[in-house]
Amino acid sequence: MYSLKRSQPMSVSDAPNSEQSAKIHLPRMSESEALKKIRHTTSHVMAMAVQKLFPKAQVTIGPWIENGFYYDFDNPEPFTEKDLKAIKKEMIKIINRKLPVIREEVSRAEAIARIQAIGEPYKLEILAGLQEPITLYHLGDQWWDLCAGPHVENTAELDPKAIELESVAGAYWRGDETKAQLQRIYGTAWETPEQLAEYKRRKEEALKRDHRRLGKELGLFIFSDQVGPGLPLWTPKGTVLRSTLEDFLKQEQLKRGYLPVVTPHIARVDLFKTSGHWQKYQEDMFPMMAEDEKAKAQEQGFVLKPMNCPFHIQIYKSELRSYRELPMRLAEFGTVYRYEQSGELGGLTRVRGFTVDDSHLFVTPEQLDAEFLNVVDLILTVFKSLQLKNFRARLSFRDPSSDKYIGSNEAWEKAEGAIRRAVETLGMNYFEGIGEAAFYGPKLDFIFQDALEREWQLGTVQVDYNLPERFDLEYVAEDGTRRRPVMIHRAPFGSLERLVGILIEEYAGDFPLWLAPIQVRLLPVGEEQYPFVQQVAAQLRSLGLRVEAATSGDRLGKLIRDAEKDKIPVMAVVGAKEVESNALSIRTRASGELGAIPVSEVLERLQSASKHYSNF
RNA sequence: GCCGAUGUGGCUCAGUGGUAGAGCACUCGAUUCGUAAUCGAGCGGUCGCGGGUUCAAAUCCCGCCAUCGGCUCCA
Repeated sequence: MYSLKRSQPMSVSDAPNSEQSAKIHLPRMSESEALKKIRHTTSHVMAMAVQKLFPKAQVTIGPWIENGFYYDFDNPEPFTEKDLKAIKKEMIKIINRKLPVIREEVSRAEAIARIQAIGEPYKLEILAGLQEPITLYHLGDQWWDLCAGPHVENTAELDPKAIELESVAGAYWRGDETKAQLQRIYGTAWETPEQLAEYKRRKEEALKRDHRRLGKELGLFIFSDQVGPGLPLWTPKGTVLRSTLEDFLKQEQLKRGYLPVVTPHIARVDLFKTSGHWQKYQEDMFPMMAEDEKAKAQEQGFVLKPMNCPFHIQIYKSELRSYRELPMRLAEFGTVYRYEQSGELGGLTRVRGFTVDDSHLFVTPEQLDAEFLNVVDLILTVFKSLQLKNFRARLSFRDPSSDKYIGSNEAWEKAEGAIRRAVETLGMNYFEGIGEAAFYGPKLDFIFQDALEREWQLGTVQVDYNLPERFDLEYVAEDGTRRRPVMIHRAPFGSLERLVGILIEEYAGDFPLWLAPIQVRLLPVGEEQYPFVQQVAAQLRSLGLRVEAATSGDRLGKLIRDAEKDKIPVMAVVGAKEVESNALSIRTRASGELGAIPVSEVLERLQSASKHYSNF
């Protein structure tokens, strides 16, 4: 902020409000045609520079993205960070040559001939997927690529000071891990150097919100190499946060007729053979534990559960069920284990052991639509209480060309139809994700972004006709016949771990009072106030509030600084005056100093804020 | 799993072939203090792990592990 203001001399048109003048509008791709042109052309300039410095490099694709652009190359050697510097230098040279960007329309045959002349096989593949007219974009007479455009008219329109090459990464050709691995260079480009500076500033801000960093700073969870990758350990503070979330949802579920259950973490392989996990989900599961070689050979071992559904199904199946019992909503905070590939793990958003706020609803076909809507209502209520607003709803359907699913077409169509009806009844905005379904059924997923704008699925509702079939589930209908229930799998949080990760970033560590691991810290001015502070702390604690007394002997300034850094929502300063008047001088993180307030009033306000998910 | 980068006290980081450092945290002592850091002393590291090169390795080489940015895959 500071450096930005300094680099931006005040002008007459600047708002007098300093905060206003420090803010620079960063255009989004959707609103700026100019950015698209800049990024397209910049990526071409980069590709030209790369091919100049690395003559063996082949060009593949290079689109603009939300914050910049990338280009994928096939090069015998991976690029290093040092290479990026050289490439940037070469790009500046190209830009300074003021090359005109020329659009040319060619026939398919002509395009093939030109590509063959320069020996770029990837371009031939790209060309095969293009519709006529085929357009080429030239940088002067130096370099060209297949491209739909648009572009700026001359490289001189690019500002080298508004361009940055950011990172290199491996990427598969056509996004297919069985195909060649290419070298991707990510870059960013803006209209002005000020926009680039603002982009960098926001990236740094985002880094400060990163839940991995805040989780460490606030002491919420840890990872231990000795325990293993992707297996978080929850500290006392983090556990308070987690259980507060659990309690909140349990309350909500109790109101809605959910029935709590508890099931084990492991089960026989056979259970997962019946469910289909062993056939369709095995590579996501930890290897089977077998008692001996014979058991191993016969696949008679136990496995850690990757999902809770087969267990809940067993409880449903344990008795003959009547239609009068349905919908039956079995709920459990069930911890599951999935063998995620090592490179995919990260913080709390992608782990190998996590707790799903899981429930399986067994319903009659007639009840399905209404019950589905009830679930969506619960999920939206939960998000609202957590103040989570920025999410997208995705209809996650199967990819009909894939064989990774179980069940009949008919079952799938019925399930997908039910989900579609629900979102249309609710008038929700949504998009479709083909190939995003679970192996047993389609889903309605709620997708959130983390601080670094990566997308994560949290809440989910799934309609399932397949597992009831595979486990031969039944209920006795009104007419005495045996019928098959439909299952709804649902998890509003998705997983406690991922939810906490997203919440930390959403709040930047500043949890609302009801979620804060420590809600109040009492700050005595001197040692004379220790007895009073201890007594008030005990009083608050007895009311279920989470409170700490800062009796380290440090001076008030230091205590306040520490409390601010720990992001404690309510600080209560106690000196001689407060002891005398039985009051607390309240300072909140949100609003600063509020002055002296009688202890009894503070108690009331804390309890009320806690109960109503609001601030002090 | 794949490509690249990184790994030094609890935390943040300096140290690039020759005796392991700083700040914060922690412990002790002094200070008794009113809204974002009181002063001083002390404790603390087989430099991720294993192997190699060298008279000598945190530093160079090889392998492994973990983390980070991507890719692929997902709650």
